Amino acid sequence: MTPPRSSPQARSPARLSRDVLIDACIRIADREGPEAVTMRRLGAELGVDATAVYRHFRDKDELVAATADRLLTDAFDSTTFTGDWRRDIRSAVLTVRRAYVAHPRIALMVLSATSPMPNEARVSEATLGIIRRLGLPDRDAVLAFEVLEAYTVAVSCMDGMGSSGSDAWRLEYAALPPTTFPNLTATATMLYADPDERFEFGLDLMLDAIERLVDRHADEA
Amino acid sequence: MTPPRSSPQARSPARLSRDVLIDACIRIADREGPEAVTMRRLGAELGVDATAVYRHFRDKDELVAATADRLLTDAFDSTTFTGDWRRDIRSAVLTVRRAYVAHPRIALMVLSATSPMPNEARVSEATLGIIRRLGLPDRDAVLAFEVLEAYTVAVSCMDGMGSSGSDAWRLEYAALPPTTFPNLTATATMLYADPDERFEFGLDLMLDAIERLVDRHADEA
DNA sequence: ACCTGAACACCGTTCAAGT
DNA sequence: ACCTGAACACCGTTCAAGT
Repeated sequence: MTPPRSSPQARSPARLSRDVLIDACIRIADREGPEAVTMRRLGAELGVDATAVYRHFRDKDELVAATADRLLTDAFDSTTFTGDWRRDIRSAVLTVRRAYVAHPRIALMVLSATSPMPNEARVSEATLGIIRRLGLPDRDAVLAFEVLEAYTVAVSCMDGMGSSGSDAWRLEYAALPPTTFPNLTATATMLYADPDERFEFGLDLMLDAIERLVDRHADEA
Repeated sequence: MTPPRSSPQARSPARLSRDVLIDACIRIADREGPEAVTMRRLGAELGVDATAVYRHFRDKDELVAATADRLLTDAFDSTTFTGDWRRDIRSAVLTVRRAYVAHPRIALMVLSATSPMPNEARVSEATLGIIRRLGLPDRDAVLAFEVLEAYTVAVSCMDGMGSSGSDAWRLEYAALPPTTFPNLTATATMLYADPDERFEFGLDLMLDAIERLVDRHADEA
């Protein structure tokens, strides 16, 4: 209620800033879900009018994009590289995945962002570098990088959003008529068991195939 | 304005139905983008009050889910199977991809649907069947099926939604400082060139790896 | 049985006005 | 320089009332 006593002039030296708003976004999304992140809700959280946000961000899209980029920094700063390409790609990809699964709705908005966010470039630079050092032709290296990026971002967003492939789905598939759906009913008990296991299975499929590509390329030279 | 002259009693024998509403959804989304699909817009399109939709669908989610399922029917009914597992999976996957890329926002809503839609089960049954017939242990077959499904749905939605990886991105990556971003700047001209090529590259990586899995399993037996 | 229309409780965003 | 507050043009959804 009362201003901090060190500051004589006004009641709040700098109530709002981009970082304060981004923090509030993450806090609200964590507590009440991403659809609760509303200009009015954001204002209430910070004891400020909803429209004050527009002093710091052009619109809501810019705010959400900045929030998503912050998630990426936090994730990426906590990864360390060993020099083993396969281990390094795995840990980079899995760290990004964790951030996206935890905040899928926020992550989703990066996809529709008109330009890449600063930390996105850092992560891409690191991953692309690891793959290029394998010695593949640049065209294959770029495609491999792009596909790993797309797989990670897209599937993790989906996993985070979703009821897709939960217990409810398994039950519904189990209840289908076995004569017209023999394969789904036969395997219903093991379907959609663990999104993380599925993700890593697919990741390893692609890494296996990339490794073979590298070997074949080395043999030709 | 005037009723069809064959019908004496009222001015419209059956103005609304689930199918009529689904058709209108697709029509509006195609013409004006998926964010234009609004209850009020839908009512205007059909010369009916916005709230009349609630006579046929519980809420907007149910309407959109039904619309997404219709896209899947149209796509799946146009695929034919040859018996060559790799060709058949490729064509099933690419057909689904085309439907999702064309209507990403609608497709996105299926992901948050609480239960699988009827046609989704048909497509899954067919794809899972093809993979199971390869003779892998069921656990691997199920994971391979799930990963192909997730990759197709998620990446195609993302590609359809977006500016992600367009010309603008390539330009921004090219403009980065080369000393801190040597790999991105070196390959900027070939980055994010063609989403379809990237998708097929990743698909073939996974199919290659699955083929190897099958070979190794056959050798052990 | 099916549709209407007013109403409710929300959105993001603008712009003149305050301090 | 930064924030306020009224206002605008929208949403999805409910429910009593019409036919």
